[in-house]
Amino acid sequence: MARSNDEVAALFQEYADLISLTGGDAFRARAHEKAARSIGGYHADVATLDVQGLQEIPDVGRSVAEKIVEYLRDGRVAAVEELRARVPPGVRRLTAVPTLGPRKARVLHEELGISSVEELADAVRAERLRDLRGFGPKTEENILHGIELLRSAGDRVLLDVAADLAEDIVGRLAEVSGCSRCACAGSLRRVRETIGDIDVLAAAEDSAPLMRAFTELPYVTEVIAHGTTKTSVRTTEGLAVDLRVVPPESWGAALQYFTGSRAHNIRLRERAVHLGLKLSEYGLFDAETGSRIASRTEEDVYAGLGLPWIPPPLREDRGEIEAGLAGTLPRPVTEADLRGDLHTHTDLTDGLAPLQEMVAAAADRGYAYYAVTDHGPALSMQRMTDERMLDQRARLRALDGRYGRRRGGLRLLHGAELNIDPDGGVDWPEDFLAGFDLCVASVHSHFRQDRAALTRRLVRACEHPCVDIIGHPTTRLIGKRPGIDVDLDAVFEACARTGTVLEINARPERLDLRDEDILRARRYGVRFAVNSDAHSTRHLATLRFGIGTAQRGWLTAGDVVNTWPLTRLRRHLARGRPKRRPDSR
DNA sequence: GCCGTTTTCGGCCCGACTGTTTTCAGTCG
Repeated sequence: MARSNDEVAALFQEYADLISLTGGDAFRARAHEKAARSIGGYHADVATLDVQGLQEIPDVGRSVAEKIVEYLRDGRVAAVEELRARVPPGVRRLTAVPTLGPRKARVLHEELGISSVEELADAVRAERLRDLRGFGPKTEENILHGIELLRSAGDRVLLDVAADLAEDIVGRLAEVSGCSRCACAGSLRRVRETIGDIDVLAAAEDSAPLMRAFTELPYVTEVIAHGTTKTSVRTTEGLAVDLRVVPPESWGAALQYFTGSRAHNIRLRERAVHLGLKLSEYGLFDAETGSRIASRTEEDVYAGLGLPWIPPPLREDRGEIEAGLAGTLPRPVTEADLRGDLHTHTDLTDGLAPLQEMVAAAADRGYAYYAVTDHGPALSMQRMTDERMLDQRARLRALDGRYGRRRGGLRLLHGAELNIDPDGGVDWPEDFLAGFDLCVASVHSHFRQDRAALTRRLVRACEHPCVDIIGHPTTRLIGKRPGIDVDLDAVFEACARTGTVLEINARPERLDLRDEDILRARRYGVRFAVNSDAHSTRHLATLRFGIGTAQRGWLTAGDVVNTWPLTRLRRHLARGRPKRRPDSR
């Protein structure tokens, strides 16, 4: 379940929103927002800190520290409750509609009494927004479009939210007496990018103790269905969770069945029928005699169908069964294959942790190498200068090889995340860029250029001799912003031609490239990098979601450059680059 | 509400874009 830090961060983010929505001081709102972000990214658990220790967290002063203590002690904060009483929860939800911020939401609530997304949609259609100052026909259009985007995300949650909850549930249920196995199945096990409901599977002779423990979980708010083989609940976050309990001898068949996907299972059952067998969640049986052929492990079930075990992220009926039969199933890249992270930030730009903390955390993860890639000066929200970047490089060189248990220590690469401007140009002239070990280049604005312009823009970036990796290539934000309208095939072709690597950005709200695009890109012979884009030490671990996405794209370790040894990686980065000038560090 | 080689008050990232205005407010990154 969420750490105290995440809970507290969510609380202050809500408080900040409520301050804005009630017309409070904008700087006060911003201060709480900064505190929330800082707390969320802080390495130590706030529950272990006192008021003084809490104030060590950047952007946390006396007032916030005391509120944290109040929250951890009472489970509530009076100041937050006071504002909650004034703003219906639906009003806060309005700001989730893209292009609708706190000021407009406040006007809608105060002038028209709108307090939910549904009421907003009705009001727009009834043309009730027309008379409001600052609301024109284009605003109406944007709001309707935003609502549509919001709805297309549905009630699904991002992977990290679902994974945290599911792992907590599995951990607790595994402790229940009589439970022999427990694991999550469903789309979470297949690492789909969003999760609609969580499927948990357990094996036990007697299901009653598990079902009881499940309904008594602290964050369960509603029991939707309660039986001996299946129980469904809803959690405080509105997520539906199903628990199914099967006899231990059916474990493998049940895990296979409940992992899906539906399309994959249909294909398997068809194959079973073809072989004179019958496949269900209880096992693989002889269709005539009904005798059990396999059910204890997934491997047994697949073997009974003449197939190798298929990794869950591949189970989408996208050719995995044919590949399994032909013996050409790829061995997907795993987290253990990764030797480093090639896109990360520090507090030099918009990261939360100083260089040394990020490096130490990377070393703890056992990496062989690690790249620091803060933003260049083109992003106006940053304050980057040549001097600050070179100073960071000197500090990074001093830390090179000094961390980690590996021989030679953790090797550090100095990089930058460049901004791809509307014409496809990037920050800094070539001679300055040549001083970096690697450059990530990404689109951060002007998302609405037409397809031709966007395609030219990305292809030009690929062709730049110093651009090694295209960061979050489509810039989509799941449920918030669609990807840019770009001819990806042209980009893939350019990447393959120039050796430019495509990023699989592992942040749960991005997962960019996404699996379908990866499947296409790999046909062009493109290489990939699975990167965390970490802005705090805690983000480093999100790499697992990027790996899941890479697996869904059928990538092997060889396709992913940050599984390569450093010498091979360096050789690849050096291709086509201008020679460094002798004076560049 | 936080912070400090502008330090206990007076700033707070800031520029681009969009849409609604006719000089600016809101949103976003």
